[in-house]
Amino acid sequence: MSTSPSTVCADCAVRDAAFCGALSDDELRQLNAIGRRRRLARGETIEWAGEEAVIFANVIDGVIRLSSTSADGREQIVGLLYPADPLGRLFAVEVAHDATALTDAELCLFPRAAFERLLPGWPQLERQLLRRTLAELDDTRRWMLLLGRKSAAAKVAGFLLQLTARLQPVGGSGSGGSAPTYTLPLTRGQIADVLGLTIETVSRQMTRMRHEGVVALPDIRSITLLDRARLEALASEG
Amino acid sequence: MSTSPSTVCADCAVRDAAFCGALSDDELRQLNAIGRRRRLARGETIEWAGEEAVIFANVIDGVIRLSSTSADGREQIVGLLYPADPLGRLFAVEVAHDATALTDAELCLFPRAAFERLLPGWPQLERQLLRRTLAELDDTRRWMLLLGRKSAAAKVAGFLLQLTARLQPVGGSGSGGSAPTYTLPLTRGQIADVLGLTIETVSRQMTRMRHEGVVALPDIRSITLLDRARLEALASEG
DNA sequence: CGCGCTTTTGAGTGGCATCAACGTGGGTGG
DNA sequence: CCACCCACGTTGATGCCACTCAAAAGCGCG
Repeated sequence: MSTSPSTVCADCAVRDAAFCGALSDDELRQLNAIGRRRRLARGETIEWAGEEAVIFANVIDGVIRLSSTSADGREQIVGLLYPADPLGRLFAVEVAHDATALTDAELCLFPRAAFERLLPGWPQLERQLLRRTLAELDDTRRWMLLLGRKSAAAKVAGFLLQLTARLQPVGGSGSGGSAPTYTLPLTRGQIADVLGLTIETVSRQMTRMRHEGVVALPDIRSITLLDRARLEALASEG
Repeated sequence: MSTSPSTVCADCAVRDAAFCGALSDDELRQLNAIGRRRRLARGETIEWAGEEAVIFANVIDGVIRLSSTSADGREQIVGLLYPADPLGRLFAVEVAHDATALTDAELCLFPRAAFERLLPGWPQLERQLLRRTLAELDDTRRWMLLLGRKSAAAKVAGFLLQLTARLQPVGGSGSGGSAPTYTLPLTRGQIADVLGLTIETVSRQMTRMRHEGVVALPDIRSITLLDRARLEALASEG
């Protein structure tokens, strides 16, 4: 509350990776004047597809799901946002996808209009936004490669690899030499929505990988990668 | 050759839609000093995944395919570029995907390094690039929705709708009141690569749609949309 | 005309969806 | 504390759809 803006940003976990990383202290102060932190509870939705686009934000902590609901009511996930990813669509009048927190999350939130008014004077900021957007485009295309894979095993294995690449392993850095453990932010059903499979198929593939010693499932929302090489082999075949 | 740069741009078919649309005549002259037109024959590849990223370009005419070749040699298409779309990855050292012309094509080509050196002074240009990149991200996510669909019929129908939305109908504007005809830039096999299906399945779905009167296939590389409503229904079910 | 490439069509098989039943853990109210 | 519910996950049986293999037809080309 009474902390100065620059202090807030100095404490920010994604300070260097996010689009605001290139700004000076003075610029950060101006940006903070229009922004604020916001916590989201797991399951909370911050944007609905079709409504007016009023916000722009930085993900600081947690995982956000971007999804589309088709005419027949089925839900399809089109992207996941991790810490340091931008959330919201600049220059668009309408929100393209629902945005829902999969875990408890924290955002650095700006009114879109105010943010866009600020933009013209700050080429540094625009540059960083461009970089982040290009990176997100790459991510999205990598994800498309997953969906094109034919076997369910390859899809699930590939998904686990991509997810764990952006998640922090739990249990600290000391023990995790060769078998990192992650907390899955998605349920089996949500993984199924991502991959265009059914819950049952995802469940079967994961138990199969467990039986084969590729992964361990210490509890229902955790996964340990025991044999990354075999997982990569599974992901690239079929 | 002897035409002035601004004349070249004045003739450009994508002048208003592309990222260079916002530039002044003087700026265009500078941009043209480092750029040039380049024609591609159908099938020609201009960038290979993994090599150093040396170019940045604007698609002026034709359709460009972005694809990835997986370890086992199978090819997967991750995007199509149409006139006014940017080609090439700024700020990256390495090309992410193969880029191949599906039709005879024309590009407005820049050396990436020179283009990036120009960028800092031109916030207008950066702004436009950001807009185009955001639009491309939206396109890519829309495409992901296709791949998530479960039935082959829905995938093929959805693909045809997206493709024809960005293609110009052949045969002029006069006759095309209700049944526009398009030249397909992709073979059945390439459509199969896009959708994660097989050639046979794509072929079967298209003949089925022909029998049902949804489309006509006047020749092997053309398609006429006879009943767009039924096509949309096919695309959204399953 | 013969050759190669793409498309079409056919028959058989396997993988994933579907339907169904059961197990499990967390939350709620008695 | 226990009974109950509900969301989630697992496991099994069955059927359909898309892949696979195979062959033939259409088309461009030397």
